[in-house]
Amino acid sequence: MYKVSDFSEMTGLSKETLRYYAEVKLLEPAFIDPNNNYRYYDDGSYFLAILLVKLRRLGFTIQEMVCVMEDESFANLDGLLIQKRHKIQREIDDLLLRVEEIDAFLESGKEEYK
Amino acid sequence: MYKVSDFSEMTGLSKETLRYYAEVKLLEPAFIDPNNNYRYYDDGSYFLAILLVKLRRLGFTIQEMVCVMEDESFANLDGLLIQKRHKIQREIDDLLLRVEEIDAFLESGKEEYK
DNA sequence: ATTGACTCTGTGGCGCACCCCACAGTTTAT
DNA sequence: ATAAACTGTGGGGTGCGCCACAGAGTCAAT
Repeated sequence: MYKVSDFSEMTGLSKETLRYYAEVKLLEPAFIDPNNNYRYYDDGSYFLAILLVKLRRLGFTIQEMVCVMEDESFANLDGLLIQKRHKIQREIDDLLLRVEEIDAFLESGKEEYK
Repeated sequence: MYKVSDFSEMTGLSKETLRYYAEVKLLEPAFIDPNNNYRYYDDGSYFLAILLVKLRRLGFTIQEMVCVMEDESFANLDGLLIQKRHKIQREIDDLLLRVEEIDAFLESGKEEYK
């Protein structure tokens, strides 16, 4: 059982972030001492925290990570990763379209001086 | 001279957005009646508003649009468009990297079951 | 027992790009 | 003249992903 500041150091997630993650039901402490409300994390929490850190690096939003965590067995982790991949692909397509629109705008600007 | 609701309809920018744009010095009314503080826009404002709407569609942030408006002659509009184009290109590259990382993660996941 | 380090809760704030609302004053149409 | 429609101002709220802080309680070490 680790207390917040230890766990914060182990995972690289700040104490505030851990509090926030608990609040949004993303990663709840393994145990909360009813006497003082101290929050304790365990090795299972550690495993989950590491996964969250990875997903965060991959650009997952909190909500998307919540979806991952809701599936406790992670049986569908691959599916969610692929879903995210599609989302990113769509974002890329949007951005490519914008580039085209900017190019069109630049072209139309040139026309004005003909 | 148009008052806000007319101008709002002409441009497609909501009254609140117009107020906001005035606040952030993006598009200030052509004239403000000192008696009642009513804000009036003119045809010059209209030209600018249309440009802003276009830039917004191209994904320009408020700050980027402010940069555009600061250059009153728009002599450097092309330059700013190209700059934005580069920014978007960088965003695309970031997203492509993420896709790769997700793929790598999916691959590493498969390894576990070998 | 005292000190210092830790922890809790609650709150407020950031930056973005607005939206929405109440209240009061103004203008416009009838 | 009166009512409807408009306008201004100030404030609050949204969603995201946290950070920061005050004040109070608690724990660990000496």
